[in-house]
Amino acid sequence: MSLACETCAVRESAACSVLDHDEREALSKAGRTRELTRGEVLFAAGDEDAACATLVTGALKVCSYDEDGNERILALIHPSGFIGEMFAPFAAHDVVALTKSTLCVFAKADMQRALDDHPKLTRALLRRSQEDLYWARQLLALGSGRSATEQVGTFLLALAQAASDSPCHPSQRFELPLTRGEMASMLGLTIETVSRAMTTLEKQGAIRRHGARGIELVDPARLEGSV
Amino acid sequence: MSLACETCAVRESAACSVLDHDEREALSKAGRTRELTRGEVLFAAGDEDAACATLVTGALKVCSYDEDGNERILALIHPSGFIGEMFAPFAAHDVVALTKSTLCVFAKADMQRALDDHPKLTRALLRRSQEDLYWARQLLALGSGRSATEQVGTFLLALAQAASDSPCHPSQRFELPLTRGEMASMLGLTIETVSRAMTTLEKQGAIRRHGARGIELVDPARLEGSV
DNA sequence: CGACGCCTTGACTCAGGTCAAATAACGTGG
DNA sequence: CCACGTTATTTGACCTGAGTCAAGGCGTCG
Repeated sequence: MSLACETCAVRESAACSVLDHDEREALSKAGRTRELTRGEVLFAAGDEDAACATLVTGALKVCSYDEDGNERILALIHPSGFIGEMFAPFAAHDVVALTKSTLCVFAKADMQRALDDHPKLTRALLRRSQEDLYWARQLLALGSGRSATEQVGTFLLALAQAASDSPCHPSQRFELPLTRGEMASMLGLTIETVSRAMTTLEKQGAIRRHGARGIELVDPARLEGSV
Repeated sequence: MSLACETCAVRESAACSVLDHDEREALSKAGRTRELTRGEVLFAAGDEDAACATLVTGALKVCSYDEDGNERILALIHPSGFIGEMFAPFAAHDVVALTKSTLCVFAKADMQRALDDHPKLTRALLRRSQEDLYWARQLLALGSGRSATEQVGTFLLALAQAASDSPCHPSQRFELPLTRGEMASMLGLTIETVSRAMTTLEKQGAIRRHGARGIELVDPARLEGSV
């Protein structure tokens, strides 16, 4: 199936947005769309010749598992994000859908060719990769020094940011794309600790909860520096 | 000062190794070498127009600080590693020398131009960036589930790997490039905990210590799965 | 020799993990 | 729409691993 770039939700923001119309048209012939439902695995760690993909709608998680099978989430992918190591012989981590998602998938070899043909594209991916690196390091820094409640607070703020379409304002009310367990495994905490942290934040008046997933930011400033 | 690419220690492995002789010669005109001693700051977080650099000899750390001024090390840079966000308006983190180091430094604008001129170079940096991302995520995964002793053990193994010149065998005996405090801040632990973990590992017969920094791997297998 | 910085060790504390149970949200089929 | 089973979330009680505080050892450099 060919791709409908014209109606693509991330036409303006994905890596391929740096291509002009004809180039993009050519690239789209090599790709195909794919839909995933929550929990479906896009790539599994160790896959040889895993493909590459741009996320169009939905959300993905990148995760690894320790020897007891406990999941650790290493990154979230939001729309217009790119996944796939073009240079490694096999995938390093699992990539799994958090919600119903739409992707634009390319075989590794086709992507390699596209990189050769379009330096602009390579450059765009380099930029994206450096941003991913930045976020991975932010997540690393988040773990340090702070109490569990602070970590959860900061993380909620980051999710609010991501949930918002406007670039720098967090959305004031949003639905968590993650279960408690997933939040816990991003922060290296337990489900219970995350749950308690949310209760604490609500008692402090920093947030209000609406059902299990709905979050309203009441006092965002307090999220950064609490307890 | 111009660069002596001919005698460069990382001539074969750094990003610029993908350039042919003339291209490299041209690039070297834009760069200059710089020497750092332990503790010297290469870039500080927030620097506008921070440059880019390839590490030739020595070792660097990438770090951030929490509001109490505690350092958190986010990454180590080894020879032939590349540092510098070409696309961000300012540096995200501090980069500091761990040991006497030699670098090959380029102004951001010159590097941008080089990327435009040499798609090969962009590609090489993309590859490197993806590797950095992989290592950042490995460090993230290391924190999860494991006891302090396991973390230190795994980390020592990684350092042994890095200290070795051969690609896949850890060096059997090496000197730690990091103080206890720096190890602690990479793992999100305290100095005391790291020290106790090393004592435990030695008691278990996994390692032997030679002075404060010398490490001999006695039973590497035990480092991965201990206590 | 003395001072300073780094490392180790011990005693004590506490944040967060573990175990267990109650409650709330959700989906499914009748 | 409701009853029910399933899964996610919250809460409580208790325990432990790692942090904190404090002291002492070891090297190194001036």
